[in-house]
Amino acid sequence: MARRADHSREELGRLIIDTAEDLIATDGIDTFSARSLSRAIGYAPGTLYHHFADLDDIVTQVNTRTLAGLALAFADAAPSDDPARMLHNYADAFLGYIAVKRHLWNALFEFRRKPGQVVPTWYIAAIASLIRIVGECFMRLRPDMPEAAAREAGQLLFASIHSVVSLENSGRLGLVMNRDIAAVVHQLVDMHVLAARHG
Amino acid sequence: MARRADHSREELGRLIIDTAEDLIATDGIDTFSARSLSRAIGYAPGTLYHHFADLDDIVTQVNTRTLAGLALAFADAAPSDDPARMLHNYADAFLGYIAVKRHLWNALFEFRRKPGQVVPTWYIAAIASLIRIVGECFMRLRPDMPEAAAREAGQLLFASIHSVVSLENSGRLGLVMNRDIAAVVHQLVDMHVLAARHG
DNA sequence: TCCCCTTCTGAACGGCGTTCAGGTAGCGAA
DNA sequence: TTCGCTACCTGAACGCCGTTCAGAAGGGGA
Repeated sequence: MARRADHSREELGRLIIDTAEDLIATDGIDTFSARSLSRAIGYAPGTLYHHFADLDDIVTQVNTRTLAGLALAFADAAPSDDPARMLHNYADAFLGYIAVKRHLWNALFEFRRKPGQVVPTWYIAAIASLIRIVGECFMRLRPDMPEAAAREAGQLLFASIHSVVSLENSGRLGLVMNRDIAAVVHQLVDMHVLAARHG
Repeated sequence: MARRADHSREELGRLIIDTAEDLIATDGIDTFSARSLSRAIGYAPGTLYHHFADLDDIVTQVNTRTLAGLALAFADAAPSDDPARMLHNYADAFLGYIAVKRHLWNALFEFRRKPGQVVPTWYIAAIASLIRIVGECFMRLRPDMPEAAAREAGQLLFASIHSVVSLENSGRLGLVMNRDIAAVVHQLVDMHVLAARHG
């Protein structure tokens, strides 16, 4: 076979990412492969490489959507005038999002880039904008605090929560503790709020 | 070829683990494979499977040593009567250990077990004993605190630090913040101490 | 109608973890 | 010393993986 009329170039590109997202969301990143993806879209494996540089490229596109989705979840978080309360609301938004998109969230951080591969800058920017939202809560919490310190507090809380959730998602939190992940996350929020108030 | 006189059964078993540890420590877990290991010891790939169930088994043996080494590093940590100070000393011991054994430490948590594989109980026990040491600092910090709460505080600190260090080791802490890992770890210790004091 | 260019195929390459039939070296017995 | 026997080791093979690329063929413009 050769050129097909099934899909336009753009359609096929979108189909590839859509299907990749589906496969990862359903079965996780471990069983995801170029062959399984090409089988799912009904094209030969080689076709993928006419539309994307490599599998890494495809997973990165999927990850972009996952990040964008989390930004939406943050935007939809229950509003509150109390910055501490707001941090808990963001935590809930985060927990809710990864509960639904567990495998996609794992793909974001577990997928191994081949060494030397650089992370796209907009990728970092997307994460940074999430962290900025968290940092703003600390600024409201302690208006006297230098902006840089508030930003760092946001980063630290984000990193702490993300890390613990990663541990949980990969089934390894049980190696360290036997507790509900939501309780742990909210305890971390309380702790970081307390530290900001007394810092 | 067939049975060789090069090594006794025990020697060969030890040679396999020794060499595996060497390879992982030097090049990391990503390039580690049954074929690279068998090449390094000068035996055929199949030989590995006469001594260990599978690669997972071999990596688990290496991980055991890594955990035991960390326990030794903890035992060698600078002593202090001040439990908060002591937590910082443990943090330094931890940071020092993983600085030297970065790849081995990564192997501990990044190696993917095939699904359904259970973690050996002594493996969990080794981690638990490390956490107990941390928990004891919290008991000294707040003798009035229920023992369970102190234990949980130890778990939470351990999980937080471990997680952030994992992020750093996999080169992804930079996605979240641009700070020295040691500074972050000590800040986390301070924060958990503060929370324990005010909790 | 014809031809060219774009697109797609699928075999092939070198890797992976793992299995297992076959062969041989070492050892105990005669 | 010689002869099995057995424990051990080999290496080809299986079915995966990501990726490449020569070749085939459909779509669109002339």
